[in-house]
Amino acid sequence: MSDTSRPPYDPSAHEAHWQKAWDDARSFVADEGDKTRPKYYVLEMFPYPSGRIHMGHVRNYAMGDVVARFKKAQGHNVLHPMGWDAFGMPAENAAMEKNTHPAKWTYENIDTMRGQLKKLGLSIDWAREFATCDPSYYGHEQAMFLDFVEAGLVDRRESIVNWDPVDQTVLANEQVIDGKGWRSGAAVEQKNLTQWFLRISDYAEALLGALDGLERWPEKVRLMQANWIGRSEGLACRFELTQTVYDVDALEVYTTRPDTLYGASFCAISPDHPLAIELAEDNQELAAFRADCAKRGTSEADIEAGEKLGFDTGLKVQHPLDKDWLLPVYVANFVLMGYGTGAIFACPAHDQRDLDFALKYNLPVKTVVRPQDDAHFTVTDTAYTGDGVMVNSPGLDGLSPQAARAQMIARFEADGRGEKRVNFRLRDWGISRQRYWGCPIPMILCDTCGTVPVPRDALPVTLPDDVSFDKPGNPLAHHPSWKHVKCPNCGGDATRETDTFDTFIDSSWYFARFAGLKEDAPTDRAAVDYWLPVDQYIGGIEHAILHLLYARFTTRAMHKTGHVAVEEPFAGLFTQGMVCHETYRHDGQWLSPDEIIRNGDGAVLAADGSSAVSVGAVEKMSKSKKNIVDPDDIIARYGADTARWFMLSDSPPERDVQWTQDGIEGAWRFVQKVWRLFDGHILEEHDAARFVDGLTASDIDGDDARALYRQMQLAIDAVTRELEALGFNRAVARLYELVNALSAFKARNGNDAACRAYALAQLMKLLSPMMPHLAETGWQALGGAGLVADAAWPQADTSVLTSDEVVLPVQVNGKKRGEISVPKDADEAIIKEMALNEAGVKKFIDGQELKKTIIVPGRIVNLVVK
RNA sequence: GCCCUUGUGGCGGAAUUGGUAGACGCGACGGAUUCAAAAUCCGUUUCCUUCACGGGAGUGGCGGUUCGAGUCCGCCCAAGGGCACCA
Repeated sequence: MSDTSRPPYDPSAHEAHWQKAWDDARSFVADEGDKTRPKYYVLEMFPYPSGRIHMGHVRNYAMGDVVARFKKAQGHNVLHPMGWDAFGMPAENAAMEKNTHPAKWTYENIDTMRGQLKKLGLSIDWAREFATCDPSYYGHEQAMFLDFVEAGLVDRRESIVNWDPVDQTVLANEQVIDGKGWRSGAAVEQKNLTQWFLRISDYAEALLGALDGLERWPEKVRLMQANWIGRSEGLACRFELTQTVYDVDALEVYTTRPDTLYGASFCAISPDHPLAIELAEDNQELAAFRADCAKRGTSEADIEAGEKLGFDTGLKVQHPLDKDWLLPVYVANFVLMGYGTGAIFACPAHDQRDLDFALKYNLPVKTVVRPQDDAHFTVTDTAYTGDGVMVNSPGLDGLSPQAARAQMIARFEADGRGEKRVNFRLRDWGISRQRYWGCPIPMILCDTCGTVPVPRDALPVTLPDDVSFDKPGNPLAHHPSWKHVKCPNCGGDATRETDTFDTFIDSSWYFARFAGLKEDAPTDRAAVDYWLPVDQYIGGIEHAILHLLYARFTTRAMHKTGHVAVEEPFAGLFTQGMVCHETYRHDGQWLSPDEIIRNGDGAVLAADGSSAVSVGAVEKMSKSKKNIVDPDDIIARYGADTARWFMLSDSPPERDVQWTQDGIEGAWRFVQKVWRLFDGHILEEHDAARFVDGLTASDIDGDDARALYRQMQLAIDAVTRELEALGFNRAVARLYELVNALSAFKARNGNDAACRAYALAQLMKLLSPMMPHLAETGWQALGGAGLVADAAWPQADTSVLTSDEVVLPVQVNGKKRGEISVPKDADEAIIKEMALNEAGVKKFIDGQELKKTIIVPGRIVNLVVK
């Protein structure tokens, strides 16, 4: 039926048209007043306005859009908003490098990216758009912060940061390269700064416990969060110093292994432990050691993987179980001040870090746990951390380590020398950033009154526009006038807090703001209680811990301060993989995909054809490696539907997908094939058979039509289930099969044509979430009324899903030797009889004794012979 | 260092969760159509063996459980991700 002389489908002629039609019909406007349908809130992690959208965005938003359109078709009242995570360092970097104002740079980027997103044809309610750098957003954030202060959720205290002495700025761990600042190259210092903290650790137990209830979250993310929170149970006890120094008479130690106390070899304190700091005042060598530790980076990876270094303080502590047993006290670089008490006792035999350290400094190694089945076990160069039996431990020998732990804790508690303690790895959330392009912290520092909140009626505290980035340090701090204010309390001279919020705060409540943009309050309670929690949240796995944990905490804080009803913001979470591409190198330079060509035999050459290019690994698309494909170029050439379809096909959504030219061409051919299907149909059918929506099995005549009808029902059933499970790639495969069947179908009579018309109409509905523009074009061409975007999702006719005959594979000793076709509800005796008589099977059982027959109804027959 | 994930044809991947391994797509090869090309359509395509019918092997490796293992268990190997101021 296809007429190849017809012109191909031209997306540019249709896509803008349908985008306007959806706008005009207000198809995607969410209405919290609509109580007739169940609500469904779909949210993709909002983008940082870095300049242009990239393929990762296309993939992320295509997935979310499929969910939104699918749920709408299924009769839900859908909220699908979009906004901008607009504060952050890249805007300040741009300001420094390109001499442009962060606000100007940011809002221009937003305009560009909004235009790009709109071209994708996403079903977004754009009326709810905002940027986190809008004062109308961050002003509410400031108000909520003051609520958090009143609710006791905020602290101000000192903490250590990476400090670049040249740029006068705090550095992220990733900005510290080999101990030097990434921009200035200056040696990074550890510096104590007074900072604001949100007391997330108060919620450690709650955040951990509630993970169990997040059933529609990936197991992996829940596990990562649980490890991050890091709950442990152990013993807190004192190791008395033999002499009092700087008014300190004992070390407070936390250990999860009190069972190994008899294997103690030494004690160690963190370089940042108060005692280490005091001792260093009078000890140049120790001061130098501390300075050296400070240079080695603060990240856990640096500390754990780096060399274990120590400094013997010369101090001694008494073993808590034996006053005569003295242990040396070291300052050690692998002891973290932020975890436990910043002081440990070390048992080298049963902790690898302690063992590395003991071997290096010639400290004793005493085995106190041995494996169950090795009575003569002794630790030499590998710590034994497994289960087993206690040895060399008076009163504990023969016990399991677990029982020994319990007994030791009980012993310490009984005579008041220690206590059981639950400890968390999770630290409080430091939210101060010494930067300009963030939300100002609404606090005033007064010499007389201390820290004083900005009065509510003076909110929002807005950023000054006239700032310069030519001096190192925070522009807010050296602005001539911005920070000078009168203290709201005493009226005296005071200064504003010049730090701004961590941008993770901005993204910790935006989903609540989308529910309703109330002018005079952070949230619209009626709207937010209707829409929250988010039913399906979609974003990158890179946010598995921080963003999601902060958002969970902030939601609890908002719950406590009356801004939301829920405690968990995201009922369903999906983490999608990255978009990758081959990399190309030539003469030591990276080449972009359009700077290379492939010749006939697959060799890769520079675009001028001159010389060979080496093809590197497939990696995440990134500017630095130039392995980028610009979504605008792809949309201009192939249209949004093709780009969306390719991003949804091939790879499972949670895994990385590789962008290839062949892949996008394949998607393009499929778009054309679908177009030819309905174009060919309408050329053939000018009468009533052109558009048929409702059809039942009893309306069908003829085997071909019956087969097509059944295939259609199977496709509806399968695609529905796959979309429900976010199995986009599998839904795509089923749609390929359906389209192949449809294009092979020949209509011989009116009944056939009606069946095809029906199948095509259903196909447009099934395609609509994934390639919405072509689906509208097809729907209209067939003669469907209204927009397919507003049409109801088809229901599969389950009466034809199963067939009366089933094909059963027959195995002999677990190997397939033949198949039999039997009635669906055939008797087992008949199945056995048929299986034994199947020609291929017979060969393998002849002359042998049948030991066992396994029949799994509808699945398989296995004959066991000997 | 610690924690986590993933290994299936030439490639991306599928497999109703213990029941026919390789759906679907890409690529390749052969054919049709065409003056020719593009586009389109039809067929073949895990490997080894056989003229063929057929047979054998096969889901990173080695073991195990089971009538039956890509799927469950143990050990090992490889690649990737996260580790608190990038968003």
